[in-house]
Amino acid sequence: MTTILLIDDDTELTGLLGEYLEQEGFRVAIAADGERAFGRIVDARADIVVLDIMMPKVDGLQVLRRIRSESSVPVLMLTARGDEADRIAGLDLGADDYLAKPCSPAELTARIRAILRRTQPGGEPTSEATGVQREGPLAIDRARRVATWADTPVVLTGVEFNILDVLIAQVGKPVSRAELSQQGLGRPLASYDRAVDVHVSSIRQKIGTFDDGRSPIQSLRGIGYVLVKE
Amino acid sequence: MTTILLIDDDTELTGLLGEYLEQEGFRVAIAADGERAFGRIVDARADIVVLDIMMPKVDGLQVLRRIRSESSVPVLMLTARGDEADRIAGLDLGADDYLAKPCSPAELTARIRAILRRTQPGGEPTSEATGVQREGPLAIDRARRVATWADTPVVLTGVEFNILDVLIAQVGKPVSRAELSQQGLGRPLASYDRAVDVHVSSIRQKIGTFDDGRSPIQSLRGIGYVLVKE
DNA sequence: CAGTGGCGTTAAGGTCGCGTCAAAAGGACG
DNA sequence: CGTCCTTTTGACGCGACCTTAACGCCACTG
Repeated sequence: MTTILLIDDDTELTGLLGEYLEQEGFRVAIAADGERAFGRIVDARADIVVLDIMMPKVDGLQVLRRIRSESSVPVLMLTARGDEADRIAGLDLGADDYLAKPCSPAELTARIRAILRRTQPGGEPTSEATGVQREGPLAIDRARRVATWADTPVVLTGVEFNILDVLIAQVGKPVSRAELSQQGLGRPLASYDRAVDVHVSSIRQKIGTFDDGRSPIQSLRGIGYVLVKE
Repeated sequence: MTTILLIDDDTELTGLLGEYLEQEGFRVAIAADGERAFGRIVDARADIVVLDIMMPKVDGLQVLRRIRSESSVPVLMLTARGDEADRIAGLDLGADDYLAKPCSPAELTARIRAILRRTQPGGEPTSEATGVQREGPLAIDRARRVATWADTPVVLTGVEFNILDVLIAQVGKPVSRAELSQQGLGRPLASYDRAVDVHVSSIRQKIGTFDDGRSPIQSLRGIGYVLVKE
């Protein structure tokens, strides 16, 4: 049985999340502060840690640093809206993925499963799995926040990189505007909100196109966007 | 096989670190206090020593002094964050590098490998290799706390040197203001705190620029700063 | 085939991160 | 107590970035 350790001082949230995760078939342990967390990792034999970076009293990054200095357990960070500095700092410290708060429980479980798929079978060093991802001519380096097209660097803004990151993390799968807005801009999608479209547009212009002139980012009417391989 | 000697009285930490380092392909020996350390250096034939300066019962600097009086084995110190006095004292006593605690195992191994690269091939006396790092026209000497640009000396203040040191230790990787403040100024970053910016600004003015006029220290909006190679 | 609504794209406006200068606040030393 | 050096704080301005608005196109619908 897979065990998840939730570290967050919002006990209401962890309670509900924990319930949901248990319904999904996980075993759940909870730590309400950083201090208690370290013991729990060991004695709960956690297979994965979900860590809230924004805690009022303790610095989540410090907790992460200490976890990493003592264990190689996979870590999924919950970060505040668009807090880029925290994200890269976290990934740099060896976190495996991040998710912008607030997020749906369904999405959280999806990410958890994705990390477990990556980390459990191969036993590959976790930092390897997160750092760079290449899909055809397109590649991103999450630690450096740099994208390249056919090995030439592409200069993206913060939001643009976030959106491309979400798309590339789910190659071939359609991603809704709502999720792109939440993960990329850090806020839920409002009605008549065209911000995502505009950002996708500028990403398209900055990265290249395939030989036939098509963009790797395709739009699905009424659905969202997909990153296609070729 | 390369052997690492860990000197630290936190046995839990050394145990986990040791495990990690063994996975990384090193042979690991552990000494829980200063006394036991000296014997171990000899009989474990340590190729490098990782020494915690901040030990509750013994003075790490004393241990370092005694190590240096008997051996020229490379030493990597673990120091408290921002503890400039200890760093300088340690480097003066002949330590090869330092790392602020707490640190990730990944970073520790990276530093260890860096030191081994410097010290092993040439067989040069360690004092020669001590704490100097060169990146393009820029070089720093951690023992003397001096920086040079194109081999001409650059006069930096204490904080300025710390910041440049942190940046140069992670060339090509973005470093957040929060980390620069913590490592360079010894305090967490407060809101509306512009100190880091000002220091970076004066570092930029003191060191030179590349041929195209760009500074080796580039800022990433919303992220932090990077030291680029060219 | 006209209508509607989703989407691409450009341009304009406002916000805010950051560079930099200047003055204030510490601190070491005589 | 005064001087010099380092560090921090305040302030100003620029420019990058995000958003909003507007226009036009195209797919789907009745």
